[in-house]
Amino acid sequence: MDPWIGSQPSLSLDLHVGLPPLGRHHQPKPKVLVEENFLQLKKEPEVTALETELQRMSEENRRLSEALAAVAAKYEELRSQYAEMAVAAAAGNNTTATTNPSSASEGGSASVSPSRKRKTSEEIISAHDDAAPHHPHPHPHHHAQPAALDQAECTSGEPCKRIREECKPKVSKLYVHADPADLSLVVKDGYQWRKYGQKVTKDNPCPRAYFRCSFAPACPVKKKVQRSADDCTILVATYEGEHNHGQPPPAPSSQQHDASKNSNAAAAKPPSPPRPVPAAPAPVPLLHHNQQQPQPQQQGEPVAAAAASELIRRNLAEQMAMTLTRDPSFKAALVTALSGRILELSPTKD
DNA sequence: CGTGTTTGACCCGCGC
DNA sequence: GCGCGGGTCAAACACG
Repeated sequence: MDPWIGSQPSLSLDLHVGLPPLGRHHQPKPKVLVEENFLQLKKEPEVTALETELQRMSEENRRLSEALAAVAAKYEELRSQYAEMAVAAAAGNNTTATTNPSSASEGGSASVSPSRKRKTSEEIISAHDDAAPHHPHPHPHHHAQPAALDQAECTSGEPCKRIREECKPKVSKLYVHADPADLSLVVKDGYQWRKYGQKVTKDNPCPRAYFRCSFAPACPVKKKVQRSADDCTILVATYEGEHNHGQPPPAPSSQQHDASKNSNAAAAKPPSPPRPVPAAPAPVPLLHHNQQQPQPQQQGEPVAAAAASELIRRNLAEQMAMTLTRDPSFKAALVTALSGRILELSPTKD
């Protein structure tokens, strides 16, 4: 901070932003408070101008405070809304589970039938016969799932292929530097993943691991992790879809340790039932190459999907604002900026 | 015993 | 139609 600032009498007008003076008490000069009688005694034009400026800044300060309060309130409101949405989504999925248990674990993300594996042709036929009357809408409350749409469209005779292309989930890639000695395919991104498969692909000798988000039961997000064919120290994580929940709170280090000890490809287990609201900023991907494809997210409810996306963005922004307002150093910086602005605009500056 | 990982088998889309 | 290859399933297994 500019030492000159602290020595300026004009700055003695406390802005009352809730921060102790930053080392101003060390100043040898005594504080000169601007008082009413002082202003009355020296009603010079510059004093008047200063007074006006002070009032303006005070007003601005008040507005900023109000804005911050509004942001905080909005954040809380959205947080509760988000919690409700998560609960509703979980409830919707649970009701599905009662009618079609095996599809619950799928999260609606994949299958045409509850049990794809070892499905006989008879089962296929019966499944098709049963499909319409039994589960006309596998996920009534949830954002429409691509697979559900596929199924619906396929049974109605539409070309599944095109729909599937249109309903492709958002895909993004994350490159993470990893220890080559560490054979695990763990990418710590703040979410909890459950590995459901591993495969050696043709173009890469390193196996590819398949993960599903295990934080929320109905979360459609999938992740593929594979070492780069060129550089084995680089882990390439490919994310498909969008989380329908907030980021889980960062797990305690002991948990992380246990999990990684438990399995080389395991993500941390949730210490408690999942909370839908992010309690703290989660780790942010290092290199995130978003290749979001221009696709209507879910054709059933495009508006709702867009709104959800917008909600996520707003939530993020407000979370940032909240974090900033809670940060004393940010307040200090704000005070500094405001003070500097006052002095800049002050005509008495000499 | 519950939960998560491993891994071989299966499904299915795509190119020929 | 056939084969290939990526993606997924689910039984077996491991671990706390």
